[in-house]
Amino acid sequence: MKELTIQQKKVLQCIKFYIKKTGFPPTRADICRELGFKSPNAAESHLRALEKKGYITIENGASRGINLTENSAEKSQTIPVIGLVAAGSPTLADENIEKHIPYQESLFLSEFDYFLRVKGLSMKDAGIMEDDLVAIKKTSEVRNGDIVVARIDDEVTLKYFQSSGDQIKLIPANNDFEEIYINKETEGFFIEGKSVGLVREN
Amino acid sequence: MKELTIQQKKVLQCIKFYIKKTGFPPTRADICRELGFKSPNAAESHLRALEKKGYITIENGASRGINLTENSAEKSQTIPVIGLVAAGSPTLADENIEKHIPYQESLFLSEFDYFLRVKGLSMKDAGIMEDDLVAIKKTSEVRNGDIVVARIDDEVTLKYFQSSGDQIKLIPANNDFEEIYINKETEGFFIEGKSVGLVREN
DNA sequence: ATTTATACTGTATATATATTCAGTATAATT
DNA sequence: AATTATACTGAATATATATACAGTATAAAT
Repeated sequence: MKELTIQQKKVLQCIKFYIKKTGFPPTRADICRELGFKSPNAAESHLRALEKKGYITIENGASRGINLTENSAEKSQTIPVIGLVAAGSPTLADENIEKHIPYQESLFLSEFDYFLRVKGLSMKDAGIMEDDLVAIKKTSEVRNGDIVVARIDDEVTLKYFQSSGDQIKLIPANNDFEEIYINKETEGFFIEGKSVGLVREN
Repeated sequence: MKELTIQQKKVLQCIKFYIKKTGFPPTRADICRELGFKSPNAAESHLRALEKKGYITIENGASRGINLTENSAEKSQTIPVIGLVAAGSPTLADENIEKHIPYQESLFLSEFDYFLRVKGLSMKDAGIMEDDLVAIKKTSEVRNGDIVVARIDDEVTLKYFQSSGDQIKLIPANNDFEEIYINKETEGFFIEGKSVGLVREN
């Protein structure tokens, strides 16, 4: 699979987003509107580059005749799987995405945004094991007892959330690990989201 | 959800098929070609009927502006969820089926037949908690270390499998529970299947 | 009895859309 | 040094497409 340029990636993302939003692919004009191009030929030439590199096919003459190929997929809704790496936040940036897996609407009771691949056993007693996929909903609205994805500077961690007054405790579900205390002086602390489900492949 | 007429069903199927095949929705002319209509207005009026009944939305003025609504989305295969009850085997008999949930082809690496709703904490240390759904593949071919669904008379249990010579051990993943020993004299023993995955809804 | 829904044919047309052509400019490759 | 790829603007146009309008006919609902 040939590498894409930054602009080509943007166009591909734009197509995926448009399909997700509307159910059908964008026109050249739609792409221009979304990405700020002033000429339809800007979109056209990017599309032809994406076609040449095998990320899409284009049915000539057909309106909106763009078809995402298997490897660029996302035809049916898919959910990204993101590795829980110590350095680097679990954003949806391409370089952090391990793979995509098909998403089933009603698999969990709550909507979610991505799967987090668990590393380590800090939540063992909560039944969350190494390599499990935890379904994460991106939100900062969390309650005591929720299992949250917290970021402290560049470190990302999965822990129980417990706040009382000004202090927040991040509690592991494993006696071998220490609790983490957060207060208003702590810098670079951020709640990425919370766990709403779990999938284990074995 | 309002009932569809036979023709409307055909048109809806046609749209789904077209999207699956090409990646984008059909035009009025495409529908006519597929279904043998001679006037684009035939397709148009069916589309408006489908819109009115809530199966699709139509973006006015846009080419191929058809979007399947959630409830018209392809009913994917469903998998039964079976309660792990002490008395009664986890067969696929209707009375044992708790509910059906949508099945995703590649959710797990291996095929499976049903989800078993876990009761109790006998497999706690394997990260299998109360109310988890364990994906079970029906088979009697199991290996040492597999997590199996075993039946002893009317009792069904989820345990690690360990065989050596004539003897089989069913080992819990929780010190509060006892190992179960099976030998050739044991009657009513049967391996229902083995765990190939896990889903937790919370 | 009248309206509304279904189920089309057939024609017409405004406009939505793909696509080509003519440029400009920079960076990478051969 | 010449070619190719990237990254666009801007204008032009053939045609793909949605959609309205005029009919015909049957069945269902009010």
